[in-house]
Amino acid sequence: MPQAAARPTLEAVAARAGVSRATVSRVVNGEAGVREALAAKVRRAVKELGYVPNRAARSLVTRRHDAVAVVIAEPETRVFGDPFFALQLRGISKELTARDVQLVLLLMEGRDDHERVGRYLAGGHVDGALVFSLHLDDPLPGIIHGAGVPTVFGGRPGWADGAGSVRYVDCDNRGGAHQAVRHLVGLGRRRVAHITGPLDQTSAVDRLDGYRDLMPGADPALTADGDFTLAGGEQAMRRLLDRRPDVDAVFAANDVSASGALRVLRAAGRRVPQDVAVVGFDDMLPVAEQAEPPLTTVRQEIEEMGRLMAAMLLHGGQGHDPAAARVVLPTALVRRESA
Amino acid sequence: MPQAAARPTLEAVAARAGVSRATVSRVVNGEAGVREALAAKVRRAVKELGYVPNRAARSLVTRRHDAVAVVIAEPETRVFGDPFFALQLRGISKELTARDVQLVLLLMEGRDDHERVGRYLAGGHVDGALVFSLHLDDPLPGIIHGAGVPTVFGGRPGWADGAGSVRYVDCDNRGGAHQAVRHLVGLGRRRVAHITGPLDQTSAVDRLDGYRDLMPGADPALTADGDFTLAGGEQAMRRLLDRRPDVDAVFAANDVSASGALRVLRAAGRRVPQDVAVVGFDDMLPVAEQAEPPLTTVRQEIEEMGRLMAAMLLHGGQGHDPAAARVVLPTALVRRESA
DNA sequence: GTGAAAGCGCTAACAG
DNA sequence: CTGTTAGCGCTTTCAC
Repeated sequence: MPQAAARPTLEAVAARAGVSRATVSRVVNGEAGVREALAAKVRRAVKELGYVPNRAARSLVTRRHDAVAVVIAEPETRVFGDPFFALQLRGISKELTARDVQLVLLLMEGRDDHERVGRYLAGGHVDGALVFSLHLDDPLPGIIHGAGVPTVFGGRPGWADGAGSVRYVDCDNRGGAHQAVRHLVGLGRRRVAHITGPLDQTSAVDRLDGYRDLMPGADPALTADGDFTLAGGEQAMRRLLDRRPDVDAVFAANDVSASGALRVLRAAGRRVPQDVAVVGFDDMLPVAEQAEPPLTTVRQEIEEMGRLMAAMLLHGGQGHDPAAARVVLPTALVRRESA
Repeated sequence: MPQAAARPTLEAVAARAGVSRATVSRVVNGEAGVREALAAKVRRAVKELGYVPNRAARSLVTRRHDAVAVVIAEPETRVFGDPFFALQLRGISKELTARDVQLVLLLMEGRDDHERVGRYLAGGHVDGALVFSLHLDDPLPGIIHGAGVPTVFGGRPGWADGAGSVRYVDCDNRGGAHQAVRHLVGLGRRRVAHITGPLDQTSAVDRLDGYRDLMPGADPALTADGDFTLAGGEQAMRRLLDRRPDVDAVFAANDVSASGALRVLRAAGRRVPQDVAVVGFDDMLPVAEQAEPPLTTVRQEIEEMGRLMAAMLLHGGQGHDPAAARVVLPTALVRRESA
């Protein structure tokens, strides 16, 4: 691979400005306590020479990297199914950019990748890691913990139920489910079904719990397993229609599976919302707005969650066992036409 | 931000193995010419200490970073609309991972970001850049060129028509369009319409050109502008039906806009493919397979394109003006039910 | 073959 | 306030 061209060093700037390297360093790093006259000279020299600090040299001495890893488990259905991660990445990117921190993307596909990612994180190449909603049996958290890398999770990890020092950002999945079901019930619906997400993820479990909170005596046949995908939503809806043809409302665990449900309902000749009201979750615009009919859904601030994750990582505790911190963002019902 | 914990150095490994730092370095970097006995000792010490080389220190002397930037223009409609970039990222990630090179993700949103990204690339923090399909007036190529960073583009840049040293990976957009239109004509369709992509991108222009190649005398009213989005596809289809109610086939510039067309056709009571045959482009699985009916489309190997981009960057020429190289991958028609 | 020594470019005490 | 001085951990001649 090509080498970088020779570039001006601190030394060169110092020579040009007629000051010492230390002074240049101070100016470049915005430290106070340099006489304005000198600082101006330095800034001019920097500009004239097109000086850019060498990150490697800086890291070597500061032992920081101004880089964080974003770890995404690729098998994650959502990565290719809806823009969820793209949005979260945008939030993360904004925050990191604002602080001049690099985003190192680590995509995982299989078990071998866990080891590789673990090694990378343990290698001390980044200052921290942002890790997305793992499934319950994922070995990564253990590896990360062992590596001692400051980490913030996206979505509550399954093992974080008790106390502990886990940091994560999540939305109020359970409360959001309440909003959805309450809305449907408020519409006069009595046979409210639920299409779940993959139940090895806490977000799906929490939404299911929220549904059950408000429908305590509901027929179990009104709950059908989905997996956050369109196909999963379709299958679940078919099962639902099969088992309870009298269903008059559906709360789907995300917008994509709600879209699947809409399709099956349409094919079955049920009118939405007249015959069956449907509520989704996420407010994934390209999905919810383009659904037929447009989806009433529970909005979560995905981009904001990403931004918060990054902010928490950069701002938060130092060392191996940072103070625990959880942020749970509120959700909001967005009414469109499906319910 | 937290600092990395103290970690074993080359020096420590050398001491443990009873050799010099130079020898350890040679073993770690796989250089030949170290007696096997010593090498074994070193490897053991490395393992026992859990030694991982310090990239910053290495970069400082080698002037390489083992990192490449992936630049994605965020306003790019596709980023959130379909999994196009996610797929390409996966291909890139696979290749980079295999070579132990980091993926630094740079998301751009506005004009200010151009400057920031340009500065970053010019800063010599990465060994190269992978840049995605820019629009015609994008200032980034100029900035990149000025920065002298080895770069491979995803999708032919608009200004690369002539000769030059531009490197890019693309699919045969024009040939793919031929496949699509030829198929429709082969089905006996005579009033074949085209829904374009955004015409400030070469992929969209090339597909339009391909359409025109095979429909030289086509009524201009059979061509409607789209923008690769679902909404754009819907609007275009409505215009088409309005202007030419007798249309009997549609070639849409991508699967997402084809889905939009399908929706409008369905709403208009046209049967697909009996009344109107529809062909898309991309073979974006979650879109094409889930369309109603499933889309016949022109497949391009998106993930492979990503992999190739990375391979080309890592393998290719060195220095500011690497040998020009373009790779254009073939496309293939995938028949489903829409045509 | 292997080791000794010289930096890569920068920051961080410590003097002055 | 500013300059001097030591390294950070690694690769890379150059001797041995």
